[in-house]
Amino acid sequence: MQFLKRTHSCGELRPSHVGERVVLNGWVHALRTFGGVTFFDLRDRTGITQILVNDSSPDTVRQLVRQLRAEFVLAVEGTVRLRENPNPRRETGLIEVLAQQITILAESEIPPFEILEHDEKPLASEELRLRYRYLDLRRPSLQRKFLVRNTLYQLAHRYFADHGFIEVETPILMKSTPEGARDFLVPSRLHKGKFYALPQSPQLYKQILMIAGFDRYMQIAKCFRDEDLRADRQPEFTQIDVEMSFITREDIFDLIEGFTATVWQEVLGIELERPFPRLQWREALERYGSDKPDLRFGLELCDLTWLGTASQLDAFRSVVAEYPDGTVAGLRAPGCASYSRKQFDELGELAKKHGAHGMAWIKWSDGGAVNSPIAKHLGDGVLEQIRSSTGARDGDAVLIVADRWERCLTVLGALRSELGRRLSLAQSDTYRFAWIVDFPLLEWDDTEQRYVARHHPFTAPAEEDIPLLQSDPLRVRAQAYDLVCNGYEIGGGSIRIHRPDLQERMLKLLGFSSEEAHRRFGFLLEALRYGAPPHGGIALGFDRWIMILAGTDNIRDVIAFPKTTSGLSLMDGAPSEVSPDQLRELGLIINDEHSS
RNA sequence: GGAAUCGUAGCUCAGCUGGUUAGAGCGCUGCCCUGUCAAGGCAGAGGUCGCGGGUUCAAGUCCCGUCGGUUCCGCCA
Repeated sequence: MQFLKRTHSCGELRPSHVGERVVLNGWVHALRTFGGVTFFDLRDRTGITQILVNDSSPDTVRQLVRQLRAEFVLAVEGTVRLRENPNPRRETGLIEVLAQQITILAESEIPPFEILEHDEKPLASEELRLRYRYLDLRRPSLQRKFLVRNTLYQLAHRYFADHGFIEVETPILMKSTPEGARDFLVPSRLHKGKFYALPQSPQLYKQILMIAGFDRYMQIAKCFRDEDLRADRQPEFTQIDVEMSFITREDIFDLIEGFTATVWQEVLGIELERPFPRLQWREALERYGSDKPDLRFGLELCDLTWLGTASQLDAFRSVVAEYPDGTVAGLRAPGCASYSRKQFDELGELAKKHGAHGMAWIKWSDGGAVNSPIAKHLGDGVLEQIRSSTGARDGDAVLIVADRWERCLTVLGALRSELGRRLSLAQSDTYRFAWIVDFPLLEWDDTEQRYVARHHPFTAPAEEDIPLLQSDPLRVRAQAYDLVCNGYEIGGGSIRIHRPDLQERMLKLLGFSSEEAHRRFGFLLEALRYGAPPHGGIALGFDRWIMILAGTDNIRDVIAFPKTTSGLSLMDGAPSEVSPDQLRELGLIINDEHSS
């Protein structure tokens, strides 16, 4: 198709272009007609320029402009001039283009929802916007997020290349090694009854690349996990995958802090303080009730386990008496003495949702009077002690939870996050990073009746804790670390096991028989026997980085074609049924009891 | 696997303890209008109240089921 090609984009014309003859290509954004004069806005990804049609425009143009509708694609030729009434809200607001010629390159049906310049009205439902994703993606606010995404791609390639990293692609079709998340499976046509798996992460391949001597590997890798979705979780997602040889944890921290600082400087113009603070996992839980704490506000938890003996309240006494790790802890809720019974009930419901049996509360009104459903079981002295321990003042409330150690703290952590939201304690343009270190290597799985790796089975135990692998496995710390920012886990990694004997021992501890371990991870165990360098790495959650950098709490805003929370792609209809022929070729039969 | 919540015009929503012909703003269509930029004025069109079943003299409204959106718990090495 022959058409008038643009000389400029829709975002670049300024008063310095006045008098120039220009051609713009773009979409009709909005039309305003006044009989004799018509304005319309032409939009492309760089911006919006106002086009003017008046009585000095040719008759053909004045006829044609009557047919224009929203989202038509045009070529407009005209002369740049200063506006009589500038629009300070727009970068091109000082100028307009007086149309001399307009060509309709494509018409558009009336769109099912408006494409808004500043999201100035309530957006159409996300369901509708996902169905017409190509229209939603025309919104400038969404396009900006993808520009941030593009910047992060470029910075990642450049930074890691500058630091001697080699990019290697690892397979998308790999062997299924489920240990943790469910695999997405792909049936093999050439080997009926056998399946490839999509990678949950390139973990094993990048370790093998270290054994192969690549030394420093990096990949912007697509990963897949067949688990339920969340506001910040999609079944396919992207991570910056990094692995290094002959290094310690400190080398990785230094490298990643440097990368983070570069990104924050380039994208947001913010200088980050380094080094990032470090929090032991245990400390993070005890102070913030979370292994990914939002450090933009304080509101630290307070241990009140002494209430297990000092109070008459059975809920406290029994937890401490029954469990060796029974814990009572409290959280000051500043200014919440004004909360009603109903508001405390809501917080109590939240606590229950996170597995607590209940939540107690005490409030001190401005005169200092105590109000609490449990006051009569505590006595004045105990109340005063709670108040001084938690630092509650007149006008504050204190929330108290009693349970086993981790449960107690994570419930209070959820309450802390909720208070942070309700009281607007976290500033949106502030970024607080930390490394969470010294995770436990293992945890006990009650349903499977065995130890499972908290990180993954290839994570090295802390050297000094190796003797505990026999005697007290749950106390073994892992050489694992997470990078957290503003309540999100945005990276995680570890120093890996590079000795085959230790790796075999680890798998045995996790309950794998020798045969089972070799059937599943044999290729890694074998490779480890041929000279594996000490190595470790990290994976950065690319999509979550964009969320934080672009200021959204919805991961679908930063993925071009995302799935709904039930895993559907509303635009193209995936997943879909396939033809009987396709199934036959693969040797698959659908069991109708489980379909539909 | 579980919980909460939503589904009414093209869009965003209102619609009370079940009761006449289901409303508003925006958008859309037509007309008017020479400086708007969320333009303005006048007129008009537009509804299987997600779908299926039930209760009732009567259901957008109550009940059951189902599909879909969102959020959360479990899950996410």
